[in-house]
Amino acid sequence: MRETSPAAIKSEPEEDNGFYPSPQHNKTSKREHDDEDSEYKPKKVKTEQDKKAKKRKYEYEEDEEDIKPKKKTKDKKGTDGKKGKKEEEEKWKWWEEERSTDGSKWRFLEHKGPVFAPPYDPLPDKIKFYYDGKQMKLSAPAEEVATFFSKMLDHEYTTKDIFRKNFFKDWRKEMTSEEKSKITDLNKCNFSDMNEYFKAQSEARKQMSKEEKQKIKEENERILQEYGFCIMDNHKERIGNFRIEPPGLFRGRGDHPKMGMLKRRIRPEDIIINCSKDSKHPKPPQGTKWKEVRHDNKVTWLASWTENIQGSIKYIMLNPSSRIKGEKDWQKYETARRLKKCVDRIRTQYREDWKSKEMRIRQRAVALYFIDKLALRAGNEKEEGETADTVGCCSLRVEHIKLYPKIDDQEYVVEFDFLGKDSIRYYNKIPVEKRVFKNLQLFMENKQPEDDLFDRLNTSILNKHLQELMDGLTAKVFRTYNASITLQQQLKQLTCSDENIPAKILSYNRANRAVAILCNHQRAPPKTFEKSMQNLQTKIDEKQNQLSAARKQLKAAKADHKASHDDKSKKTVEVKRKAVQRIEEQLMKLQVQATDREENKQIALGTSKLNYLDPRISVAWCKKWGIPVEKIYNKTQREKFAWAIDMAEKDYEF
DNA sequence: TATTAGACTTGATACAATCGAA
DNA sequence: TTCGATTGTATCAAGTCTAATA
Repeated sequence: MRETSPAAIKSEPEEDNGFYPSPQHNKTSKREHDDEDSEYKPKKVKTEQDKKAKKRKYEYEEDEEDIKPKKKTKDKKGTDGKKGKKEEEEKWKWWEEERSTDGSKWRFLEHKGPVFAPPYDPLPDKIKFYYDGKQMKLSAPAEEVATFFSKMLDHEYTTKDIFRKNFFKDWRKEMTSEEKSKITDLNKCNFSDMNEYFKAQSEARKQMSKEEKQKIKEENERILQEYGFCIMDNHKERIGNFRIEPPGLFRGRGDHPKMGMLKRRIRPEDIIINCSKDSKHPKPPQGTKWKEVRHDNKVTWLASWTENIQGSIKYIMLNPSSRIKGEKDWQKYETARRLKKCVDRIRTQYREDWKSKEMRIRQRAVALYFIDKLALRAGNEKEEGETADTVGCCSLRVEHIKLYPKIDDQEYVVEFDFLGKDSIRYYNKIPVEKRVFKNLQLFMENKQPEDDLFDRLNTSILNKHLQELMDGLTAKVFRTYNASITLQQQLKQLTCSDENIPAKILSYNRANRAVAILCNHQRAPPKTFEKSMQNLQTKIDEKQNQLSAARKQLKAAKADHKASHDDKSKKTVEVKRKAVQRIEEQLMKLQVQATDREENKQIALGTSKLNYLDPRISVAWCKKWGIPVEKIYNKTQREKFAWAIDMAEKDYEF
């Protein structure tokens, strides 16, 4: 788990350096391309790309190849590269087909059900548990839960009061009455023998021979082949999470009141299976039954169960490369593109609404301004005491913002400081328009710090309003829209045509980073960060020394040539000059790398790349500059974005 | 209309696999 | 070939939003 660092991530006002989508910056969007046709219609696709696609419409016929898993591509150094490539080419292009119009998600669904966690394997007798200094043999159920705790001994979790309290309470439920009467104080429990045993086990796993490792790998592959795929409407599709979550201790993030509780083992009796009636139903393990087998094609999941910590439902669903996920993803970006067309209107409107006579409308308008300008999340209400205390826009409280009429040469500054999703801190100090500022003062009047800032607003009211402004518009569309438009703008701004590929990729990363900062996607600085920076610096220093040495040599060679004027010395000068040039380039590359890494210290690029950036923007950029798409997307990402890679041309505009 | 269950996306992180320098 | 660093993948928690229910 990560601690929310006190270090301000977004403390500098100059972070508002132009790429924040403020209303002013986007005044131009109206006159940009008019692509009425490229709009995504939920029922029928009609993008330009698609029209093209339609022309070469691919008539799909069921064929063995198609329901074969993409197995060969999994093999690392292609035992059969050619075949892998061939299969790649033959991959089903679902985006060239019509979508269903009746709200059903599939017509046929067949799968083998989930893979269960292995049963508990009791500890060898020589591994002891001690209570109050005395050795004690635990019953199997109590021992299993004890192992969960013992495995986490090195983790900060086990030092936290709530974690320990919750764990102990749930552990006691698993004990026999005899154990229960004996074990009454967690502080008297000694799990260290168990802890060392598990450490040794994991060490041994690392030390396994190649053959043993290979064997495990093959077994995993076999399970993947058997359970990792389903057949949905004639196509073999990869399942995302076909393994049931094993039992363990709940690791809530932030100050979670339920951390340490026992996540119980899921049995077949807990599982609801979803598949089509006319499919081969998955068989429950010997001697067990499913909770239910249903045939609901209005949903996408293959299996579900209710988890015991929050009582929420968990699902087994398909991989992001699947048709069902891809269509939805595509649709998401098309909705964001529709927002692009009317965002000016919406902005004008909410600015008008800041002046409304009605408090609820003013609150709605200010909240929407934050969602738009700062890419805040909607902020649903949460049940108190059930989860960590985190907020989003609509659930902001008075204590989360501070108002400064004037600070550091800026007027009307709002300082945000709150914990958002996953208890990640959002800190930002930003000047706003006078009207927003005055409204905020008004909203805060006569309120306690723990009162809601927007007391007349919630996500449902906000989204209802947004729905009226544009079909399909919700708060999160703004995040998608602003992320994607920022990427597009930044790429335009940062890419220099005369730069080489690494420099262009740095530009791409910087554009990506601008989005990650906007969306506040943080990461804990890698444990090895300082060290790896140091290593890099050492390399840079060395390179610099090399460079000055090379320059000296060049100078000497020049002097030599000046004196002798012969061919040999001329050649030497050339050689030395080239050497200097090469070293300069290497140095620059290292420096670029250092910059990139430093800038990325606490920024995570992955989330925005995967969830917020219209992949067609990136693909178009690659095509425009002749950059292999592999430099931007790894294999998994290419599978997820296959639709975009196939359809986006270099002139694609978000 | 308000509440809650349900379905699905988004998110950080732990761990495994791979890479590249020594 | 080994080992530490880097990258990729799996995991599962925590959001958003919709639809069902009271």
